[in-house]
Amino acid sequence: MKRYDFKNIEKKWREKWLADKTYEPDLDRASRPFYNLIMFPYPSAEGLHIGGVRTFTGVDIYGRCKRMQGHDVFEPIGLDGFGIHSENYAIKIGKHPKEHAADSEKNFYRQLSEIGNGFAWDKRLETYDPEYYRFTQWIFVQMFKAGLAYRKKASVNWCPKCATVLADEQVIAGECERCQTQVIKKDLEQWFFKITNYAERLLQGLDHIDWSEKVKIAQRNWIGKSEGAEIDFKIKNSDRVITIFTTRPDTLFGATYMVLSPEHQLISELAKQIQNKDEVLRYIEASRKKTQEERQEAKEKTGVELKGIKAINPANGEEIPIWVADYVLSGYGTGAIMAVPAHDERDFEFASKYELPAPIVICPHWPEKTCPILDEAYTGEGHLVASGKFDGMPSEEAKWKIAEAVGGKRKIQYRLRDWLISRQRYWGPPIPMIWCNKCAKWTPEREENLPVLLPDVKEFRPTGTDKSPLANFPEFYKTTCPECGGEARRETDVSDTFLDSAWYYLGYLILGDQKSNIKNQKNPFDNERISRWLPVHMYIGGAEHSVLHLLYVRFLSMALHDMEFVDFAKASYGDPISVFRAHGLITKDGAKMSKSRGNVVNPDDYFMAYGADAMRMYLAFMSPLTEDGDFRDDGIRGITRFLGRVWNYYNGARTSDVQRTSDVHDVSETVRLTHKTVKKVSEDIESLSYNTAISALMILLTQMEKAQSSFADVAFLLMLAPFAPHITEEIFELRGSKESIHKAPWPKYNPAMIQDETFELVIQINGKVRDMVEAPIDITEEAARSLALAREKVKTLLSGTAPKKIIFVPKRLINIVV
RNA sequence: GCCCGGGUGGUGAAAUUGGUAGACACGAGGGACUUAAAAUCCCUUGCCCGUAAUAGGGCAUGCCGGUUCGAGUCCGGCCCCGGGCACCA
Repeated sequence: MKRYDFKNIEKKWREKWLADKTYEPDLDRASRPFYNLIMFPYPSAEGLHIGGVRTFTGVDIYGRCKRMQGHDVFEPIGLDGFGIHSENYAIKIGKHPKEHAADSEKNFYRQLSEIGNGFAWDKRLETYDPEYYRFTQWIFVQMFKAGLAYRKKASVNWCPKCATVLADEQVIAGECERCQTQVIKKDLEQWFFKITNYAERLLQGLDHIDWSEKVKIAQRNWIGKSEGAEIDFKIKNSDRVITIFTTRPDTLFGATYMVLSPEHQLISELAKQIQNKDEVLRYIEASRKKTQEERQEAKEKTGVELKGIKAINPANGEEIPIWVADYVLSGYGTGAIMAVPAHDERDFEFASKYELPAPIVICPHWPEKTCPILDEAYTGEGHLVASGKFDGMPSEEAKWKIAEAVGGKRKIQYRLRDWLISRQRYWGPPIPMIWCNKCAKWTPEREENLPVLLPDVKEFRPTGTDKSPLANFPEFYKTTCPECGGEARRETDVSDTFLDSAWYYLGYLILGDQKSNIKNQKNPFDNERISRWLPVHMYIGGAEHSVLHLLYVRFLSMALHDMEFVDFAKASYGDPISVFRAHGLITKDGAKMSKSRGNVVNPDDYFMAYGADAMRMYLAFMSPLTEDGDFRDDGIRGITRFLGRVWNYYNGARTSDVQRTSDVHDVSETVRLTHKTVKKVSEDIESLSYNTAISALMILLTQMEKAQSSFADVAFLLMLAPFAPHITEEIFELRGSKESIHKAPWPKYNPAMIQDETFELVIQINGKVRDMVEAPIDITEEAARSLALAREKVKTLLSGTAPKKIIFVPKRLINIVV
């Protein structure tokens, strides 16, 4: 018996699938479309990460099963190779990003083909392809026209190492998402996308999509909705007011001072009246220089009182001081707060330090007891005290009553901020906007002129200034105004890489399509096709993108929807992805993979040594796809042994039945087990529990080796096909099939066949297992009782004691309580 | 600090959602085949007591309590590990 030659056989089938276009559905005619989407990788020269391989093959197992179940599965692949991550990598290895893209593209597509996925290769795309970013730019233009792209000067996140601004979502614990450098704040004029317009839709939509709960929670927290009121505080001897946002208007009587954020414009407006102006300006300057980390490290709050001006508490008419302090953020609410030390932890800390009064206005046990002396803020609910006519009112009720009484407006506030789109980098799509001095405004490049090509330049490295490297190339930025024809200047920043990936699932459907031509029509999206395939049926990817890609992709889809370019998702409020599952992460021998540990798994070595089928199965067998897994070289052996047994079984060398002649199993038992296995494997694949599906297949194979059954032979092979597509295809062909196994119908089970006739009745005494006996599946309680009590062992143990109680659980156990 | 996950043999992990804890594998030990090795196959394998015995018994799912005839699963308190958010008023 020749051993299974995976190298040649796997290669043979991959070539045949490609030639036969086995995995290329007809996008315009598919009758049961199933969009099986994988987060496309960004290519580094290191190649695919083993975690990526696990995800890709895991998604493919699901897709192959769906295909066999009769769906037209569309499983496209591409490369997210534009953007700062790829550019940084290119710089690191001393290559031009374009050159690096070409190299890594080749390497990635090789690896991606070797894993044996049923990719729709004809539809592959790369975000740095001008044909692709033509649309990225076109989308920017539409966003601008719809008022969703705008420029503003703001205090923004700046990464000194990457020399570019970053979106809030790309700042992780005060550090740059890409290079872990401390991010600082800079005041710059930048392009933003108005994602805040969609805060409520993004929040509501979460209730209508089937996504991993942890991603939904992360998005809810990020959007950060809170309900409260905006209340004006008058400034004494001034016609100006300070507007604050609070979620606790019920504590208004306890507001003993106010705080403005250092960036608050009122400070300069009131400058004349501030007696300690120099001190205030010094404080503002100092806090601006702090990095995020310094702001956090300096746990102790600081601030300076604006001497010479006072605000009036609208509830009780008292004059209260105004402070400036950097614990109040300019980007949230109105950038100003009323401070209620007794009922807010931060205000309490600040007030304690600067000896400001902290009167209690919410009492937790009114009226039974007096209010406690506080050694920390009380932030819970209670009844009002020291609040004039509101005394005794429950705080929840007083919220809106007090807000109303002082003319406050109900207000819903979101933590979410607008998406900063500009990047001062080279390797990205130039933002297609033109500034004309004469017209004194920004105008988008004409759509028929898109793409604005990224010029091929040698000096692509970040400049370290506020400008992109493209600002050094007059031949790039010098242009004419699309409106007046006069001299004008192009925007030299490029757009955020997350804009590239926010629409790629649409790209797979429209790119290279005759009808999708932005030169000739208003709407390049072929809605017939798009509506056929969207929303995406299954999307699997990393939870690390919860508030990055996964938020942006929803936002952009909603925006395109509202602009009436796409109409696929009326039912889902514009949400583009019906089902999302977050996969787990892979460790090696119990530790996180890292170069310094030297435990990085290079997929190429393993695919070479064991073949794609074995690797796919091992990665699937490790743990459920949605959970973390631990990669161990030892573990692969079990799978290669299993595949060897499969090969031998179908080639007439039933490995172990000779030795197991003592076991006499009849065919019907094998058939029954097969029906059960079909049910289990089908369900397990649906829930991405591939590990238990494979375990069931192993058990079935062992049974098949003991007793033959042609029914089991076929069903087993079909069920194994999604996991091990090559070997099953080869066996299928050897058995005389002309069609691909991957288009064969998924086996069905007969519910009548999975019903057992008997079961092991567990006999417990006081909850402890004491005996077991085979019993008919439908045994009555009466019968089970007498059966159990008649057992010798039970009699001995009871030794005449009468049972107090007997609990019978059908198909499971009987528990005798004494 | 807050919000999510998670903690089960030497290892990766199962457990029909309150009903036989450890399926399926890996590793280890023993055996068969072989001149030998590899490969393959068979047996054993949670811990402890105990037996001539694969008789019997006890303890075990991070820790401490509770509910229940019965708890890995539910409740309360605590300890670790991983991830996310972090002065959001």
